[in-house]
Amino acid sequence: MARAATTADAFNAVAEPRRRQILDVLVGGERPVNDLVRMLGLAQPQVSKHLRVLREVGAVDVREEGRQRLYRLNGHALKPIHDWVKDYERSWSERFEALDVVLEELKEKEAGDGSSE
Amino acid sequence: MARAATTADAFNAVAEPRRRQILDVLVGGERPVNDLVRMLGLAQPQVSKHLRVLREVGAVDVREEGRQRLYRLNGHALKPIHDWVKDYERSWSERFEALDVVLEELKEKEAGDGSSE
DNA sequence: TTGACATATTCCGATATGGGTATATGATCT
DNA sequence: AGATCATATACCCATATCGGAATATGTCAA
Repeated sequence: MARAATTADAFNAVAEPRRRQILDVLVGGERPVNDLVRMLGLAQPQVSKHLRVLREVGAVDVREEGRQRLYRLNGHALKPIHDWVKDYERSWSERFEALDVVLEELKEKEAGDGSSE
Repeated sequence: MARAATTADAFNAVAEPRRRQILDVLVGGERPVNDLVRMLGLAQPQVSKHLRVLREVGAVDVREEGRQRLYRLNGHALKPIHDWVKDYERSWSERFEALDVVLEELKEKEAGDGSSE
């Protein structure tokens, strides 16, 4: 087996920086492919290919309008990433560290004034 | 050029489900390699290889103790992922959608009772 | 119909992957 | 020293990648 396909899930799709850039642009609203080509400074075929990957994992939707295809963000596809990573926030957030300290103190207190001591 | 190395950054490292599983176990505390082997049902060499990737992106630290190596989570390496994805939360969270509605109403109100109207 | 424009697809080549298997390194025990 | 345990590394292979270049598809305009 090789590395999982980029289209396997949102995690793989979004591992590519250019695809994150594309999404970052689309947060600002619907865009035709050529806008993305100009804004990202990439060749048109590569943009189309990246968009295909994002489409396959459901991170973007398309709408045809004349000869253009308007791509639009579908952030819902990114929820699994957020759900996974948010549990690690306590590892770096001072707010959570402070909370941990409080919880620790509470636990010690409870153990200290317990019954048979 | 090919796909970016898995060790290129946390996004790539974490795109592999087994590596996320490893981190999920390490949230519970320091563990020797063999624990992970048993808990994940993977062959020992693959676990060592995944751990190497996680080490290279800084997501875990090691400590030697006798013949064992104790691996420990370093969630800080995952912060960039959280920082990136959290801005998309508004795309799916009802809480944020409600907030957007309120903000929109405020904006309209402001435009409505403005000065020269 | 011919041509210009917007986008997608195909083919190429170099590269890194992840699992499997075998082996190397290093610590502990007898 | 030799055996055993814990872990890391090396090697093989099938596969999917990303960018580049060329080309196909489809729409609109003259």
